[in-house]
Amino acid sequence: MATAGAKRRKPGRAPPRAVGLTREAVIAAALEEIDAIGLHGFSIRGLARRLGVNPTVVVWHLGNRNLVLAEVVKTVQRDLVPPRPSGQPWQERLRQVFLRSREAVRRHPNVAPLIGAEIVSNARPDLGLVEALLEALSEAGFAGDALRRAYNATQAALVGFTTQELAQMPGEDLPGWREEMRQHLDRTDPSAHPILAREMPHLRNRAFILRWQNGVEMPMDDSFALYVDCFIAGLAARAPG
Amino acid sequence: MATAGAKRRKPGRAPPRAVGLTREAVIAAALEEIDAIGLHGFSIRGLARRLGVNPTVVVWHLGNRNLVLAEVVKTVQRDLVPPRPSGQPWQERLRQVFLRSREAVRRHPNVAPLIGAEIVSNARPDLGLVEALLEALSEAGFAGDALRRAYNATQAALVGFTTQELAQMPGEDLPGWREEMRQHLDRTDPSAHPILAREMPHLRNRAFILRWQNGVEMPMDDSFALYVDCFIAGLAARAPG
DNA sequence: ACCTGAACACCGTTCAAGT
DNA sequence: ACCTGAACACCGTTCAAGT
Repeated sequence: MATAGAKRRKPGRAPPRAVGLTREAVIAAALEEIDAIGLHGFSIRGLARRLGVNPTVVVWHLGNRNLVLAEVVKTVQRDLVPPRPSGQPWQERLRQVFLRSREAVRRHPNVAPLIGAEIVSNARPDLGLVEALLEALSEAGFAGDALRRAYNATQAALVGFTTQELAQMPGEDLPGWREEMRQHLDRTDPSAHPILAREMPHLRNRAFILRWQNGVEMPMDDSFALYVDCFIAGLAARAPG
Repeated sequence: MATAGAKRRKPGRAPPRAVGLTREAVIAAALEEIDAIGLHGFSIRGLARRLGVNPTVVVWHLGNRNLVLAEVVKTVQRDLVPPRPSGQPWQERLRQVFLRSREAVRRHPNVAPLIGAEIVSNARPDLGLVEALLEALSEAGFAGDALRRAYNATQAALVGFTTQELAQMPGEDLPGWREEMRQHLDRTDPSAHPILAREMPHLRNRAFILRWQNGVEMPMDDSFALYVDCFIAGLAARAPG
């Protein structure tokens, strides 16, 4: 009972269409998918549906799921490469890197956990940012082991705030979770937590641990500015130069 | 063909044993499982195997996978509650909180990503740490919106370093990934990245982005110390008090 | 209250086969 | 080189049924 006009072949086997998919196109689609539905729901099969191909095609082009994510991270981080030195003092150059990094991640907030909490399977990290940090810190007078410490502290600070600001929301029953969180905060016991109870009007949904929206809906710009200022000022006070 | 001595019942249905499992026992086992195999491999079914029960039992006790993880995070964070004020200046008290937080997370490094990059579905966060931070920062002279900014900056700094230090390694082909990373670093182009190339002996596997082991195997104590000092000094310089 | 077991709708990945 | 499709060994969660 073959369909009229159909060539003879094993039943149910469609002819491969020349989709013309490239590695780059798969990566771009993966980033779109993650932007749209988040990291929790991301799957190779879902990505394949978006692309209109068989799931195995994604594996063929990228290898496996982790490697897809690694390429997505690389794409997001490409935006982050700092400008060449501009005659400004190192503190100001460093501050620019902090601001630009946050902006780059904010463009793809769902990727934030991969950048902040995973050594993603990326064997060829972009070293441009590393060099830029080392340059600024060298100018500040750090060298040798002190340069290593300063670099590590800076790198941690660079990623830390934004990772938390854009922390992933619970995947399910978001409205219920939010309502529970709101009620829990409103029931703060002033005898157990006097300062918190007093300051709650300033803090409700605008402070870590005390919020029910993340930085996508409630950005924390002014806190980030203080964070950057504190860190760079502390670094400057410890710089040999 | 029922086994001799077996009571008559539907074939293959074993009698429920009185396992006597409690919610707390399930949570404790979940933490053990994550300590042992990491977050990537953690599953309700695997946890059930460890407990010797049907997977549905875990769901019955905890609700779902996310709620299991939320309870695990709560357990780890319980270790983190700071000591009561001790007459020391606020800078020193804050420093103690930083050190204690890192130690608490280091005891369960595989949980780090949940703490640093997810607003875990926890409707009843422990507010003891929040109050301790607010107390120290109030003593420093911060109030109102300035207190909020200082609290957010501190909270971000508190979690940022350790989350990255303990970032999850790639789940598969670890040896291959490590070898590739080593080779990539050794091939650093001195004309493109002169400072990095020169400083590589100090940085290899001891600096973010340039390492193939995480903080479990290669702790970054001295960098963390600088990070904490910088942040608190910067904060002190901006404190109204 | 606490447990088993079957079932459902998903996964990632491998393998053989097509063009 | 690039694609389809079947198959395998997993998932989380729901539902009915036992004691």
